[in-house]
Amino acid sequence: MYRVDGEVGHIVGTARTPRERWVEEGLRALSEGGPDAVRVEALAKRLKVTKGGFYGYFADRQALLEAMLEVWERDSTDEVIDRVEREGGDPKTKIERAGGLTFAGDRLLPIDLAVRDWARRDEAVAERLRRVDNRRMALLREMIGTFCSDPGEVEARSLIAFCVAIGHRFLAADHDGRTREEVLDRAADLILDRDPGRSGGC
Amino acid sequence: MYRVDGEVGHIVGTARTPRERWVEEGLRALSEGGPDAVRVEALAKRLKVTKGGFYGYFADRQALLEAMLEVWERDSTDEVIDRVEREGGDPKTKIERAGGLTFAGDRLLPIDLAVRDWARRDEAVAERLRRVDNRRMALLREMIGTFCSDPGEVEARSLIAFCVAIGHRFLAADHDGRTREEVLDRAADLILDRDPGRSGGC
DNA sequence: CGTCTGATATACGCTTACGTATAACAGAAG
DNA sequence: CTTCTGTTATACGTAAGCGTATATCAGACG
Repeated sequence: MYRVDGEVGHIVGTARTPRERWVEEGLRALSEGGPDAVRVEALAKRLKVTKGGFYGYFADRQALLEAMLEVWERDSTDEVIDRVEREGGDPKTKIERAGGLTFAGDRLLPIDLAVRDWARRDEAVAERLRRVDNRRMALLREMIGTFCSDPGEVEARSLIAFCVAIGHRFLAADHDGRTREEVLDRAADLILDRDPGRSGGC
Repeated sequence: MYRVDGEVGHIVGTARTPRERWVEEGLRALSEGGPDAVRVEALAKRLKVTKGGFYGYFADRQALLEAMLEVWERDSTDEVIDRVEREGGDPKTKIERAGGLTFAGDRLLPIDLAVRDWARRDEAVAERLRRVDNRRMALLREMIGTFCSDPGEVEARSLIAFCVAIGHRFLAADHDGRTREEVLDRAADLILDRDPGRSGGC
């Protein structure tokens, strides 16, 4: 075998537990318990395997963490954005579609939240998150720009939209008879300047 | 000494490192590295002490974590709310004052963010966070209710305000020439229905 | 200045986790 | 069926970290 950049590659061989399975299980552990929960022996246990094979794919635990981030970054940018562009549609519904693809499934959303917390303590993670968030913000700006002309207001509305999409996952407040869904829907009316069925302004 | 509810109390004695110092140092560790970073021996090291005294105040590590949450809950509700009410002023500036007290200092904000992530994995923490967030939302509702009559819209605007206050700390996006401060300021114009100096709507 | 008491240091056993080294194994190729 | 190669299991040494037991120390008090 050969080593490149802290990673270890296998030339051939029949792997019962290939590299991607370690990465995928690592991402699951990250979702559920944060980066500290990504422990080699724990992953092995969940894969019904010992850690024997692990060090054939990764130089060490750190290398797995980086591979996980790599996969997450790809999955939550290129993949989502490509698909949204491909399917097209109304600008405002495109925002919702992008949000849906990223945050609806049970896979990407918890990873996303875990990465955000992780980024507060690790500059390398923060840089990766910046790349991802900048692409998302670009998408938001583009969409909101179609119905709002003032660039300053476009930026503000984009930030608000993004903050609500992420932030509400970190809030524990109740809404006094209303469901979170209902309130979010009404919030979207305000952010996207939709008519909520009433006369409009306040 | 006596034991009550997993905690240990000291009758008298001269403590070089009293209970509150362990709690305070624990909260700092929580800020910087999440709950997994709150390790008894590490705290002792930072306090220039061994863990010898620790088990005089706490039954175990879990008891410290609970004491930390207790202190955090008190500090970020009663204290902040009391002070805002006491100082009074214009409703909209009261929101900002409350936000300032909670999120401006270097102490409460990082703890708050860490607790939010923690709450995703621990139901007991989530319940505590719910109490705190509900009190903050009540404050927001009250303030926003002074200039907005539709209850549904009040709720939506309150949620947006809260989400932006918290969420933007978890975002890594840049703003293309503008500073985050500037964009947030403009966002506040929209949320609080302020006139940004221009004609208004979009 | 002793003495007494509680706070702290020290030492221990236990568990979990990392990373390495080597042995066992399974599938492909001949 | 044998051999070869790469994958996995097993065993090991090391380092944290928890909680306990016991010794030491320092301040209050007589």
